[in-house]
Amino acid sequence: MVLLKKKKKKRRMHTDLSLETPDHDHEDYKTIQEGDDRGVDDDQNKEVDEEEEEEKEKEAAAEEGSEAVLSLNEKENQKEDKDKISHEKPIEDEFCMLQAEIDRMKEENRVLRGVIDSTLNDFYELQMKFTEIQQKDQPKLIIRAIYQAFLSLGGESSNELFKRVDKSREIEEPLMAADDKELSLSLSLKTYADPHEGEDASCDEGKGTGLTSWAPVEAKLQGAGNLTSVTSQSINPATRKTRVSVRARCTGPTMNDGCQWRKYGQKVAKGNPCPRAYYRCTVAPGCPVRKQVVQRCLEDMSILVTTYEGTHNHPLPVGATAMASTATATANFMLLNEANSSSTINVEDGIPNRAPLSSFLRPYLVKTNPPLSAVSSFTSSAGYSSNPFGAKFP
DNA sequence: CGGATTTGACCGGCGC
DNA sequence: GCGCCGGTCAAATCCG
Repeated sequence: MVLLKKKKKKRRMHTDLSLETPDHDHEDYKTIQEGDDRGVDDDQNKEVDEEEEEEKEKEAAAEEGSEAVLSLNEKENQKEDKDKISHEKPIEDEFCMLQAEIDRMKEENRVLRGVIDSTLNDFYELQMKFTEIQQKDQPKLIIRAIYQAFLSLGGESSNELFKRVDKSREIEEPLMAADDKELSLSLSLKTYADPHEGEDASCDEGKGTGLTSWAPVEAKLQGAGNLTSVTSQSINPATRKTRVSVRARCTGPTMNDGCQWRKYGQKVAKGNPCPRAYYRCTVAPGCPVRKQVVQRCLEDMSILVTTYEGTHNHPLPVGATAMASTATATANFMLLNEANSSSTINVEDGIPNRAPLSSFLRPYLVKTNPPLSAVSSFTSSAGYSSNPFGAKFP
């Protein structure tokens, strides 16, 4: 019995160390185990329970005789050795488990990379298919692209948009009545005016291109602090290039539209002390798109007028903002209407048929906050002809 | 060192 | 034909 008690004490000492609690005698330990520290560690509690059971067993065995006590002592010794091994083993096991986990993760990573690669391939294939479909069904998709782009900029609900489009259509109806067949742009340019665009015309279109003079409708809006202009022009159907002018408030020298541009020239235009910068699209080699940035308008030094020319021969980068998409879509829209002036645009989901581009955009042009404030479109006679629907919408 | 930017020169269109 | 002007080119320069 004395031997047993000694052993008990020893084992409890071990448990105490593992608990990192100060040494205490048997009685103290017992009170702690039964009291406050009951939930400290399940394993330790189990161990204590086992000990209690063993104690009972041992007491019962002690009654049977000293031989039994001796054999029990042997068992105890064996068990102690096992315990020592079991305390070292978890570290090794844990290490092995971690290594296995790392291996498993590596494998998983490899599989995921494969999935990403195949997904990217699928994406590019779909993008190409989308382009093909888009070329077949251009009007619908352009309207949708513009609509989506402006939704993202204006944050207006689709229902509101459709209502606004309907309203603007009502306003424009009398104007359109003159030539109902002639779709949108040539009419809209007469409808929506921007007095500043005439000045921009000296920048944007050069002399003698015959920009229409603008009604003061938008001037009021500008007076209210909103920059708006929707302009378009159609001259000489033989050779055309699309020009989309975007007027925006921007604090920097240029606005980031998501595309890569390389500056290839700068000129001081007559009548505007602010220099005009010329940029080429460098996203894809041989991309015909150029943009001119009139760095500041005289009226408002924070205004940046960017004129996009031509259409991209490559998909727009993923990072391309709605600005670039909209500009391209507008350019495509212009070209399409030039090519097919009596075409009817049927757009699903409530967007009315034959909605002029300007009327379509107008709600947003009035409403939108910077950076995008205006989109102007031109189709004018010029040197190169570009694939009108070459641009892809993201 | 390579790519981007700057800047003066050059070219073509247009008006006088 | 000349001059003006917008647009482009290309060598020089800058910059990361």
